[in-house]
Amino acid sequence: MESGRRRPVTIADIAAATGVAVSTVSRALSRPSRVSAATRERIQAVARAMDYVPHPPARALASGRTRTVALVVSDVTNPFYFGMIRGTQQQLKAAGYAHLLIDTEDSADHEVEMLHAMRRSLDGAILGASRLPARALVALAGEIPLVTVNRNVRGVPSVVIDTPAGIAQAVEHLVSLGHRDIVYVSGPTQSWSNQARWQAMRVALERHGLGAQRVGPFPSGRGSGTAAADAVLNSGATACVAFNDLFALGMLTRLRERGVRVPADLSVVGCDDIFGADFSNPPLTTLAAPIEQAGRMAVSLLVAGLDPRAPQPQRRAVVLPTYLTVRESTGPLTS
Amino acid sequence: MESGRRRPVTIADIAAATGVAVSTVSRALSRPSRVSAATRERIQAVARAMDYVPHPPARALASGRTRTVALVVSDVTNPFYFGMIRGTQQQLKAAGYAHLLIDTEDSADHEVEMLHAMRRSLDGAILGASRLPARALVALAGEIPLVTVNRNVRGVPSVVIDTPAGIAQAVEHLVSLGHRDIVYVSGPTQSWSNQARWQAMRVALERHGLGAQRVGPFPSGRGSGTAAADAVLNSGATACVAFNDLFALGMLTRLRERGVRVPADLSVVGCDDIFGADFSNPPLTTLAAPIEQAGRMAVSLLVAGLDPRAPQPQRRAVVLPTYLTVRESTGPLTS
DNA sequence: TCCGCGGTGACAACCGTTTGCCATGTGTTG
DNA sequence: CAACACATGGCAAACGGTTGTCACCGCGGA
Repeated sequence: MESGRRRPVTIADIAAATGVAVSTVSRALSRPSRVSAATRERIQAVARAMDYVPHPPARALASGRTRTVALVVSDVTNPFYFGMIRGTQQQLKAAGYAHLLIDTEDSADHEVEMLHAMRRSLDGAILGASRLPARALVALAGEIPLVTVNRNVRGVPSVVIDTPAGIAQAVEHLVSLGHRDIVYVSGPTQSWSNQARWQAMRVALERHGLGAQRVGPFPSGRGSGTAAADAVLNSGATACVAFNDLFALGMLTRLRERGVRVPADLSVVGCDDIFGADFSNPPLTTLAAPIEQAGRMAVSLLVAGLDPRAPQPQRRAVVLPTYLTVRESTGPLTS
Repeated sequence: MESGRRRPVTIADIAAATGVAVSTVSRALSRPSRVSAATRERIQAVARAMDYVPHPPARALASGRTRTVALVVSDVTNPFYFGMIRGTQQQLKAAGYAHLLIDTEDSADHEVEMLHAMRRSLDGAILGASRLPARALVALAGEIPLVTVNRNVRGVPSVVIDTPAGIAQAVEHLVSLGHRDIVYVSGPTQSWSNQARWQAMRVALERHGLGAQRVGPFPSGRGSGTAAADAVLNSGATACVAFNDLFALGMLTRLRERGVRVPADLSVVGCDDIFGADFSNPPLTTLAAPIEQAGRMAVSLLVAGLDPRAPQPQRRAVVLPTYLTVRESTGPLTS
């Protein structure tokens, strides 16, 4: 209790107590090989006894490294990011980095501004689904080490989840169930994933001699499901692939309200396999994405690039596969 | 492009360019009232022109304040925290603080260790559902400003969601549907909320002359739902209140597997109203908790206490109400 | 005219670490 | 045994700001 407001112990205190120079203490603590085993032990013992805790800002000021990495997301609320938060958190902790969370509220301007302002206090950042135009992204990468997730721009290391490949499987699945009118429910236009998925959808349908239709774009968020469901219904399609599970889940709710049976009247496929996709009503057929793994990979890529004394030429773009997970929101047409 | 690796501009550069002392620049930027309007404008203009970005670590070293607050959760994966992450994120951003995320992996030891280690780089921390014993919590609060959520310990400011009051409503609801055998599905023993909820359950049932039963404890996580469902079934109860929605959702899945109809054979009530509770099958009756608001309040409490020139004696313990949200997982017994 | 005063800005001392450079001591080699 | 390489530890200069203290300025009042 009486330890209330005592001045925290510094390496100078340890130096005094041990009878060595502060520089030696510093080295004993942060570059142990640079000091003899005996002194090192002694210093570390004293440090422990005095309950020494390093002062990160001072360390950062002197060394230029903050041991902090930011995860930048467009909306913390989106369950898609939950997996990424978890994955990055795990890996960063393991690598001894602190995990800063930045929410850009879906604004590209926020994204650059915040990152620009914080760049001095970060060793790097992971951009989850960046909304930035390519050139801005490259420019930013010049200011601070970056790894993007689900966004591929030349010159910026990235981890992308290969949902497009999965889309082909989904289309295959729907076609084999007898569907011919399949529509894509489009997400925000600036979203790179959205573009990629729509593109994949087009070529997949084409391969079956089918035309590609789409409805939207809709703003991200489950709320969009209502409008999306209505639009799909109006389109006359018998099946749809939604930009993401949030849309799909929202649609399910709306369809139930309107008395539309899923999958008897309409099949729905989502993307990402977020939390909830497995216990919705009906459980959602979706493209399972290894989001958590993507987060971990992104961190690995980033910290690998951060260490100056490391073999640089790593692979700079990782692609993770997706698998179609068939549940109960897809089925043959029965009308 | 060619701005690649140029030395970042410092206040010294600005001072040189403006012809004033660095101290004046510092003041013009961080304590604008301390300098005349004319010089201030001039300095700020130059700073803008030179694209000056303050260096947070240096600032922190000199001032002792880091403008960073940590949110400490026991498991980032738990959807309960999503709301808190969002709430704290919003409010912290608004207050100009950075948001650090710490996952303790359900370990009280991790909790103290990490916080102890990081205390020098934090201005304060928000403890989401701390697992710490009361004395450890108080000790920690002596090291670093703390606000707890869903954990009330004398001397530590807190925000608690009054789920216990809601529990009474839930019991009322179940009793009025004709249930007499109501069981509580217990969460982790160290969880303060769990204790509080079970306690509330006991008094509520007693008021109706009913005995309180419980099953568990179960480790947190949706997976526990399986064992929990089986245990409840074996208990012979016709209704249950689960420690949280994650349990309840897990139970729903298991009950469906076993062919138990909800609510016809068993009524289920959850707590917290997390993401997914509204679209599960059936949608979950639950105690809606204003989690996001709790996060915001916690931040407000914390930053209010951080400002040295502020009216200190704020209210130090906030209680937020819950409301029973009746959906389709509860109903009269029909057998 | 002189004094005191509020407002403004400069000086310089930190804040706690890291790190380049150098002096010393020890062991190895020819 | 000389010469040299290397391991070890010390000195002191950064790193980029903040802030207490003080000197100076021009002003109004006595």
